[in-house]
Amino acid sequence: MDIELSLRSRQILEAIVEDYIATAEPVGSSAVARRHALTLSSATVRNVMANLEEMGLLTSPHTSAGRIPTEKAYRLYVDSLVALRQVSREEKRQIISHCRKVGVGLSGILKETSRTLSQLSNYMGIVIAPSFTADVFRHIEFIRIGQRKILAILVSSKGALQNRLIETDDDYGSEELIRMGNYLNEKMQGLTINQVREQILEEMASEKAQYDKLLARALKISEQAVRAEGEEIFIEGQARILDQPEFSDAGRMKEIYQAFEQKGLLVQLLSRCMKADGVQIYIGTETSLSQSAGVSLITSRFVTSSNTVGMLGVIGPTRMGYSSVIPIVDYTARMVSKLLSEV
Amino acid sequence: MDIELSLRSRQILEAIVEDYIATAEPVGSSAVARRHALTLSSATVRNVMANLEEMGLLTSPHTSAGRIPTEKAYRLYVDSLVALRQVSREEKRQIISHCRKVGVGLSGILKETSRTLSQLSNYMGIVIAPSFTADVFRHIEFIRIGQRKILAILVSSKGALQNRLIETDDDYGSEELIRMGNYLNEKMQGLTINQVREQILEEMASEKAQYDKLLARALKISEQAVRAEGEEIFIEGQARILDQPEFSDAGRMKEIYQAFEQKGLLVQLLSRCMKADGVQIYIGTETSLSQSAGVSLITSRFVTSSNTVGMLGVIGPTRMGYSSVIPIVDYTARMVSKLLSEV
DNA sequence: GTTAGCACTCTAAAGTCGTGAGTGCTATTC
DNA sequence: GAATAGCACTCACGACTTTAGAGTGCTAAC
Repeated sequence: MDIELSLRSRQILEAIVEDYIATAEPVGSSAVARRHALTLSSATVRNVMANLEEMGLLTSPHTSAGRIPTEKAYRLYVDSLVALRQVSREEKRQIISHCRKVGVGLSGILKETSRTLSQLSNYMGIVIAPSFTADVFRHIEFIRIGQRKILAILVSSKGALQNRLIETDDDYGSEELIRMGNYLNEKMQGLTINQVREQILEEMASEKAQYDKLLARALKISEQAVRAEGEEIFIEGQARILDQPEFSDAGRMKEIYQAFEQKGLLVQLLSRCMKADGVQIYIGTETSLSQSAGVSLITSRFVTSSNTVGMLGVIGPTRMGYSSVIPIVDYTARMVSKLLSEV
Repeated sequence: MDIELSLRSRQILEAIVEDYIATAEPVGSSAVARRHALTLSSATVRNVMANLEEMGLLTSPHTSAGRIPTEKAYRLYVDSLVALRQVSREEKRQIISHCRKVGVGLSGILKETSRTLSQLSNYMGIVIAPSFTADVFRHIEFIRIGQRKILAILVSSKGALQNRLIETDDDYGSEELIRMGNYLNEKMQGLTINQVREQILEEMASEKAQYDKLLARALKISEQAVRAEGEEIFIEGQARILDQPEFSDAGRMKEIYQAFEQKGLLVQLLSRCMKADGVQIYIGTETSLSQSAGVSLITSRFVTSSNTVGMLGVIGPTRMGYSSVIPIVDYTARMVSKLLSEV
């Protein structure tokens, strides 16, 4: 690795990164020498900067401009970030008060959270609702609550509940529903809810279902009960990104927005984040969002009372205020977890 | 009114509007004379254009550029649009096939619709889910479906149904729930669902509820049952608007996005549209979205099987291809209505 | 190893200028 | 009197040049 950096080199790199984060402009040797109280002349700094460039940590847009940190530099910077700015009291207050503004149901809370993240960070806030379908299936129950209306209650092994109201084409009797439940409970033990659904779809296509009308009816309802709801994603503060000078031209912006419209991409990216605990940071191409867009992503998991896992975070330019955003994301995730487990 | 226009003036105005819609550039007198097969010299056209400018139908960005239609001109143009381009077979096919892609539930369909609108029009598609709370309350019923779980079924006078699952802090008995239902059904007759909610909130605050614990319990659940779900809005194709040359600079774009983020504004605007039947068109400041943003809105209502009303449409620049978008919106609204009433 | 000095490079901003599209006015034609 | 041809005038836009200044790399001195 490239941790082969002298103390001084690291300090200078840090100074450059921070300067660039603050100003969005290439930073020159004399600027570093001045700002950075270390009594060094610009010439010395220049030498060091030349080294750093050789190591792939800096680039210059052209000969007579200052230098810009590369992704590698951000990575190094973030990894060595020791002094994380604490979440200020005011910010804590805001996060908590926003959390309290319990919207309507889970979606409401999460949307509000997304907005809070955006407001505090000044970048985009993003929240993904806890997904249920990756959990292991434990139990399902169908309740007839009216003509052609069935309530399905699905329980995962982690104890998470999901209720779904199903409207059917024809009527199902209570006993039939109980039988259906028993059938599934017996047969699907140990599979994840996703797998259960696949299994059902398979059976629906099988020969047996063609002839056994009763079975076909049962499968039809069951499939609806375990069907995945589209992952809910809440992105707020999209306008804020326009404040960033690097996105002020239409071409780049368009790229970003388009990337977001295919939410599939995001989901894929973010499901990665769900696996690990704590705050996760993806810089530039590490996000695999769009090679050129130059966005970074800071995320963390949160959990609900039923142990399902969701994801929240902030999307901003690579040149993002990591030191302040990281603790915000961290704290918010904790608060949301707490809030959701209380309920 | 300004319908005091000679045939020729109107033809020229129309030519200018269409040219400008096509090219986004100021159109000059000679361009009109050429394009517009009418055998007129540019000089004559110039005279007419000078008149139109005086009447507030055209402006010139500067002395030696062509002229641009004002909002007033668009209005006139749209109002006098006789020859609406028909929806092509291909477009019909797309609309229908998208409709068939029934997503998960109502939200799924509407989201898909929004996307379709965006794709066909090349502007932004927008759909607002049918709102329920403006309907007149007819009947409510609470069903106990488990410990601390109650299903509320709400029926409006138009026959629309809304089911809501309520999780409570403590347990409610079946008889208590029936009594609660009867109480509300008797007392709230004739009010809209919105009013019912207000009424309940009022009673909750009243002295009586302070002392009558049973009543307080009842009101608490009832309130949840009739609470409005945040209006669901689906906006798709936000990236597309970046294709429009007039929005290529960051400032204007930001305005637009910000306007959309306060969905409240949109809802307000769009609830106006719901009142009237057929396609509605709002041009520029008529949208009251943001004075300067220069966006237009073409909308139409759709209805569900239960007679609740939703809204769909297209948002684009004032310089929008009205003649092709209007029929698309119209046709889509019809199709969605049809689809939703079949189900 | 550090620093001062200096020549060199290259961009961004400011100025210059010609071009051409488009206008408004007037004299002329039908 | 409406339509047109002609013409002088205006003004943004693009191409080009110039200038200023920020920043670099190198070398020689400390």
